[in-house]
Amino acid sequence: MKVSREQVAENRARILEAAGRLFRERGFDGVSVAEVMRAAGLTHGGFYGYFGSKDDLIAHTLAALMTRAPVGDRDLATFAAAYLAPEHRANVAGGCAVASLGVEAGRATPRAKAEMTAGLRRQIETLARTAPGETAAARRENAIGSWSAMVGALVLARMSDDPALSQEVLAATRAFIEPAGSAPPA
Amino acid sequence: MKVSREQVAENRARILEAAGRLFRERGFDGVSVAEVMRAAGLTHGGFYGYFGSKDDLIAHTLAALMTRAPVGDRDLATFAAAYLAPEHRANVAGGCAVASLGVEAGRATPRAKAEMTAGLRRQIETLARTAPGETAAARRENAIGSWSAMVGALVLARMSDDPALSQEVLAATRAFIEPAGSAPPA
DNA sequence: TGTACATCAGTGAACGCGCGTTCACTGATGTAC
DNA sequence: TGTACATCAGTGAACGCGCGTTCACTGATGTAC
Repeated sequence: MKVSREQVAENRARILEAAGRLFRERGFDGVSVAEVMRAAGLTHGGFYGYFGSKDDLIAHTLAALMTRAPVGDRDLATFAAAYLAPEHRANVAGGCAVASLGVEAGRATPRAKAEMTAGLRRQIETLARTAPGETAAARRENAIGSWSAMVGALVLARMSDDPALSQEVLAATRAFIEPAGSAPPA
Repeated sequence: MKVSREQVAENRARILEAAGRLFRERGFDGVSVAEVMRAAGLTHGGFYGYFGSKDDLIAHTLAALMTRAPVGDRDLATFAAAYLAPEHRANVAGGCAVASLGVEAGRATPRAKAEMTAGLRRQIETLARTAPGETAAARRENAIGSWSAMVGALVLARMSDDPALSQEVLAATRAFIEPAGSAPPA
């Protein structure tokens, strides 16, 4: 049964949206093509009309996830507070793709790595705009260091089975980021 | 063909060693039981004489990887310099288990998460001993923030397909960690 | 110390299963007149 | 605008494959005498 052009566009968007959530939650290897299609309301056979392979879907999903403006116009401290909040830790399926898929993407196809690299570059540039620092170089350095700490803290917090320790990692990292480079009130 | 008791002990150690390297390199899902056994110089059928299941092997491997003293007696800055060195970035199979398996372990069995949590606790305590800070609480906070930044930076650096950007992430994160909490020369 | 035999670590074929992928078919869509 | 038909998105059975796991068998080890 053929389907309208609008329906095709909507189905493609639904497949990418389902893949984005499922992959972040369980990893590329933990989700089958059939599961993604089921979550999108379709059957697995139709998949190859949309994407050439599972690897192709992975690359397109990462591109979509990494393009969504991650920071917006908030400043670095505000962004860090939201990033290191318990709500983000709990929201794996809707949260940061770097923290949930970065390691696996590093082992995946060159296309997957390229999408992550492009996203990393954009993220650094965005954070550098509002990072503390006298010079552009200092702001960029603070942006990179802060971003590393945020990603690492989220990985550690999600890895821990002790809620208190998990919470401490988020809070301590948030405090660790804040004073760095912020000039003391003169 | 039966084998001597010493040979059994050595084989078990070889299995764990091979699993530690292969898992860090390709993840739990990227390595089969048969591959681990082959790397240990055995055939796959003998595996279940040593471990109850693949999940059991994963838990024992993580316990072994996380127990090896990761910091030793060096101070935090020296440790961070070694952790954020290009050699460590390149040495996935022999490098930090948190950076290569932390995310996947977070999705794995409760036992796997428990091993990672215990390792995280030890790592924080060890780093806190040599972290800068006036009070024990400040030292612990710096230890956690620094450790988050190290793990995150290694994930980002390995994820990037651009060697220059990858190098910049390591260097900037190292610089980001150093001044934090270190009192300016009065 | 030497011998006879029970033990059991290791082998490799086999299992059931879920995976990514293919394909013949179906029937609604959208175009040509 | 209405009709006839070519297109093609979606379906579901089927494929080959590699996986984790099981098991009957083998033969060196280590124990009992």
